[in-house]
Amino acid sequence: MNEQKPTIPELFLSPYNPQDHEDKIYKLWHESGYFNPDNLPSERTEQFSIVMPPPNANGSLHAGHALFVTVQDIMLRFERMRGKKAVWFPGADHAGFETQVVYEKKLEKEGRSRFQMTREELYAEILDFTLANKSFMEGQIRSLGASCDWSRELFTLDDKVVKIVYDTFKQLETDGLLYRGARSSNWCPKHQTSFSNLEVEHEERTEPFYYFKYGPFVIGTARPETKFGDKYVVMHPDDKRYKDYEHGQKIEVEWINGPITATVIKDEAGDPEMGTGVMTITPWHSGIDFEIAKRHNLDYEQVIDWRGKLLPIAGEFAGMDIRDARKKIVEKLEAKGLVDHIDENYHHSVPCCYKCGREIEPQIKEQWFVHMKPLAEKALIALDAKKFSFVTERDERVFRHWLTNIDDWPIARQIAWGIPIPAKVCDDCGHGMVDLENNLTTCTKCGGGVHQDPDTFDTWFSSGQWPLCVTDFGGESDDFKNYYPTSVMETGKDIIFFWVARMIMLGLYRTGEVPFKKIYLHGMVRDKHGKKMSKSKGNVIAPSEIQEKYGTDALRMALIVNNVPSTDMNLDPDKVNAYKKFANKLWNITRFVLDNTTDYEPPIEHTPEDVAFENEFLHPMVKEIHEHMDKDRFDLAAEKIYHFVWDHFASTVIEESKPLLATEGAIRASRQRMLHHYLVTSLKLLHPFMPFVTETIWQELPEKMRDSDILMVAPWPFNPDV
RNA sequence: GCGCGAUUAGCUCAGUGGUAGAGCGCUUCAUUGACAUUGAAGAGGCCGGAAGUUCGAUCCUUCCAUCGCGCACCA
Repeated sequence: MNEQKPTIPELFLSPYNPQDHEDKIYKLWHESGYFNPDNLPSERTEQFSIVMPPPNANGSLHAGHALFVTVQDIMLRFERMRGKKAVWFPGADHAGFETQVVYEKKLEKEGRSRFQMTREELYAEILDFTLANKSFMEGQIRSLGASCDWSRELFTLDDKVVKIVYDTFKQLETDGLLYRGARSSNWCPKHQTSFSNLEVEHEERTEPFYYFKYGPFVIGTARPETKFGDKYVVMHPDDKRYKDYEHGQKIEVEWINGPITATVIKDEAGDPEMGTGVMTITPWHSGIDFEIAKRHNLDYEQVIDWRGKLLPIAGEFAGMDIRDARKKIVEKLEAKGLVDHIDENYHHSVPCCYKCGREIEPQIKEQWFVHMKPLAEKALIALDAKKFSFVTERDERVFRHWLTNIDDWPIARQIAWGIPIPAKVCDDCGHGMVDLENNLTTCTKCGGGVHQDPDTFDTWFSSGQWPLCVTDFGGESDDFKNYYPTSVMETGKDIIFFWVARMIMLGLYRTGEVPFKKIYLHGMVRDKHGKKMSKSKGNVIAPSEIQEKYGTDALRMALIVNNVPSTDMNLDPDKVNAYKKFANKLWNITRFVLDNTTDYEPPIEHTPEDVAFENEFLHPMVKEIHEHMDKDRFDLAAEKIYHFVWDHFASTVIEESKPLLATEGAIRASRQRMLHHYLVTSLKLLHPFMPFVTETIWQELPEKMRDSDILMVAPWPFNPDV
């Protein structure tokens, strides 16, 4: 018969298979209640809080999501193990314009269009779509191991959010920081909405530049299709070539559709170096022209409609799409002998919609703006006073530059999917009035009738107040008191202006405090050759597929090692595979340790040799790893741990232990204790990075080895204060 | 136009004022051994170019080249 000898858990006899354990382990964590800081031991007093950037609930998670979940989860798990009262606030974003675009594409595939629906119908459909995606997406976040507190989850359309956003809107009006005015706005003829400057991309193009005869002048333009209404000719007051012309002088000009009377305007915006130094202006379709027109109180008229078609002012060209019109107009001018010459190699940048690439058409539009200068100045003062800081100083410079040159922010979007703007607009004078109670019936300025503003907020206006919302600012819980300002804001550097800057300014505005103390920005995840992932290139790496093939821990390690803060990184499946092997290595280390310590009974004294060994190698390595963690260099910490486990623990400690374990007595027992110590230390150090495999192993360890039932809340193996 | 970053092994990228590192790939060998999701050994780099600071530079300074990115209402 077989001898009855203690044995190791059977699961270590086969390789580590992530699929068998991940769901169960997440459930264990979740049911432990420790995601919620209220359930952590009450002696924990120091707080650590992070607001999760709420993912857009309009699709599945991409590699960038996996990266931020990983980085933030590492921070949370590290701080939680260090003994802090750690909380991570999860959420989901309705993502106004982004989601509406996704939904419109879906409609298009079904042969439908948003323009055939009422706003209410569209809103209701997108809401269903978004909520379905939201729960799908939350499942994916869980699968990545996110140790966030789901009991505190918030959606950007929840009442709590809307209330805070509306209060801010009202307060901005009260403080004179909000205005409604006619200004040049970035209009996308396809999406039928205006944008802030941030949503406009500038595309470098080489196009013809046309010189037309305009009375006695030659004017240059890249956009002949806008020129129908041009009746002002502008030049610099000091341009000697035109000293014989006086400001206000009328001249007769034969133009596209016949003779017109033009007026000479002397304005410093006229650049003598540019072209002939003379230009005509189209205030309705050019921001700079609009400024000139305002300075001189000039007339202006819309030439291109909201869909990008020419209006009746264009005469025979009326109704023509501007993309077709340019060539035809030049042909006509040519026929009339009004083309002076054409420069075919004009290099310039053209504003385009960041989403569809269609040329942005500047249009004069009445809308809401937030006066940003005062808000930006306060943010800069807070930065100077070190109320918050960037992990990478390069981002701080970029941030400063943008805030210093900030424009007013158009916060309205002409789309259905979003938080409605609680305001009335006067039918007569166009005056805008914030109306939270929804009871204004007459204009507060002229007494005229009013109508509801049909627009919705720029999604960044509400998400700019997100830290206030998740911490329940003005609410009944203690979260705001306990967790605001939060410890760290971790997000992509691509939204430093869209989101980070706005959160700082609006958080500071509402509460007097910047919503986070530290800003850690990560770069973009690219494919293994450094190319941007895109559906059209077919190089998109879906986290869920990688997780299935290599395990979540392996994906997390691959996303972290060599990933320098604020720098783009490449994701190579081969690299993920390397960390899959690593998880298995750890698995087999455990098998070896358990196999060789079944008879080990602590407590036992280390031999002097083993004490010396740990002092020489183990302790300095742990310290070094800790210091990388403490400085937010998780990339370096992860790599160190990898080598600690593989090269030091496995290749050195275990190999050298083999002969010692073959002996009897104190030497063997001391080595057994050392193996336990190394294994426990490795699991703890590695847990923030590879939470699933480490917790799976932890749960199988004999009680005598563990100082906590759950590794997630086990004490971190290094304390700098001791 | 203004600003920023990069240039290190075949590929993708870390890193350091003092004989150069990782992953993958490659070569050779080993293997009833905790682990073939393995082990051992190895090949492979004037650390973009030029000048400077220094006892010493891949690292600091300046210039140049190439690539990439951000910001920007120039007709």
